[in-house]
Amino acid sequence: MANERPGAAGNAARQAGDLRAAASRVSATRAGVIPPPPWAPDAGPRRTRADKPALNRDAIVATAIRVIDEEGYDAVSMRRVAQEFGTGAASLYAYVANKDELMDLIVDEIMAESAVHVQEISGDVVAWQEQLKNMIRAGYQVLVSHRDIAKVMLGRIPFGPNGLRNIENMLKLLRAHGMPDHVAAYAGDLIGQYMVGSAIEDYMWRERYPEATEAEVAEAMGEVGDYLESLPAEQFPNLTALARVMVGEKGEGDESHFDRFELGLDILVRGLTTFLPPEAHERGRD
Amino acid sequence: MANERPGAAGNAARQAGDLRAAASRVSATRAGVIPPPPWAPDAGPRRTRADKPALNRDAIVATAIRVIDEEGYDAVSMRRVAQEFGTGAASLYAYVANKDELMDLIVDEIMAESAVHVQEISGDVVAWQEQLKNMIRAGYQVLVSHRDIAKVMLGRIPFGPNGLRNIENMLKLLRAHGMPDHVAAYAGDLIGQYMVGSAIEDYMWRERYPEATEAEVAEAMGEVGDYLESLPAEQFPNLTALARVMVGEKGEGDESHFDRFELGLDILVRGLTTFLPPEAHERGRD
DNA sequence: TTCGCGTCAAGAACGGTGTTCGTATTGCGT
DNA sequence: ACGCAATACGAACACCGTTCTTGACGCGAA
Repeated sequence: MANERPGAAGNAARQAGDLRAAASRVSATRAGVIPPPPWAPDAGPRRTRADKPALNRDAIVATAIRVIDEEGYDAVSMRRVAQEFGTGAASLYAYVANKDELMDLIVDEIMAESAVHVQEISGDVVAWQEQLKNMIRAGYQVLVSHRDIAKVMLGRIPFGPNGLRNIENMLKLLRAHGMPDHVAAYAGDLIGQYMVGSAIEDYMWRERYPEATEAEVAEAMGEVGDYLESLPAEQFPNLTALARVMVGEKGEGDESHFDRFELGLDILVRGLTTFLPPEAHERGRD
Repeated sequence: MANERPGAAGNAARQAGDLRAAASRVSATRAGVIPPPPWAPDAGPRRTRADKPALNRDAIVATAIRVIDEEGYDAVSMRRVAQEFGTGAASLYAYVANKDELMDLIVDEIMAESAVHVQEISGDVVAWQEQLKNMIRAGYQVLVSHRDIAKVMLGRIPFGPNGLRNIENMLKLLRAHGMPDHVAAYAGDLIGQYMVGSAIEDYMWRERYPEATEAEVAEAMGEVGDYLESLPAEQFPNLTALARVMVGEKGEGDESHFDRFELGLDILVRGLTTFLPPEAHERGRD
């Protein structure tokens, strides 16, 4: 009765952008060498005994992600996930301390999926910028490929094993051209905030019409633009003037919400670049 | 039985930063001239008949905000708000379509509270940057003064009357030095994302120890720093090297989480500045 | 082989949530 | 003073996360 569609996992994930293809699928949730964090003190009653139950941590996490892919974040409940196994919610609590821990596990699985192998870092600042952008793009693509899974990451620092690896890679790249320590340390947070925020905002437009084509999403944004344009111009001169631009209609192209992400990315990376020491800029000029 | 602590409203709000004092309290939720948006089509069954019930829209919104101030976002439920009036949840639905609309109203009330009167814009780019920063600081201060009220704003564009005024002011300031339209139009979103994200992150550290002094919050962050520092250095060379910096310990000062906000603000504003036309920079040099 | 024990599955229940329905009560115009 | 319409709201519905407690099961010891 349970598990009616067997091989549908990772379906939505496959239709992500090309950048995802470049993301190496680093050994999800395998990193026994990293010690567990000291907070959340007693580490919970998780039973590592794995005889051969159909239920286990990884399967539960994978199923939860599949539910998000198919029905969205709000549909994920302990009951809904358990139902996918043909059982009740109580059975999950043998493998997962509570829903919050399940969310942490989901985050780390997503971090595994969006891991990017950071190759040799070139000396050119422009190439460095592009490499940084590609890393952020990859994470963003993974998020939007899993519907509104970004909501899971809200207010959650990805300190799982895979998250730590991603942070390490990000720091390595950021520090490559002499970025000051305090800037590099905070930039990771800022970038994460931007990825999650953008993914959620993207989904917001998309959910207005639940099964919308790209054109219908654009129509929804256009409707908002109409409203903004209709506001009293003497009270809102700038808002009415920029109404069409605000909803992403740039005049020619129409896949606007992606451009929005790219623009924010550019603002962010340019801002970060201003913190590089002057030598870095000159070195790229040789 | 209900309403046990009578005059505790606006308590947390009063201990906000100095910037809040400069924020003018623009006539909350009064803007009949702005037409209602065309989406959310039927506009709901709100009864405008206001004979003299103790219950009304504004009172419900104010009470909901007070509950957030006192017990946090998670405590806000229709029942909890109604209980503050000594009645049941059903009574609220005469004035508010549903919880989502209540949240929209809360957002607009917050937008009223964080409205900044944008004075004459000076010609100096540096002054322009500072003015922009002050505007963002004001909004941020309002958010953190209301506990985790930022969670209400997640995935919610502030298109209420007060929100629109704030956006208009922000656009006016952004465009003052010739910022390209598409950058100005998107910058508002980006800035809002940053304010909300930062406020939530700030509260995340604060809630680890619910009634924490500033020093105890720093201790919690230090604990995380200890963990990051203890990771295997050969696997995480950058993460271990920057562990102490990542949790905000810069070496001298200790009110670090505020510096984190300021740093992100600087990155953002510097990035935006790079989009100004070259004349703007030269003009400031006279 | 049979008994007993320990482990895991899971039904039922507890206290919470947003929302709706239908009834009770109120205030006002006539 | 009466009747009516508009408001107030208790009760109920279908969910939620979590816990308690019972049931089923496999397996080693007697």
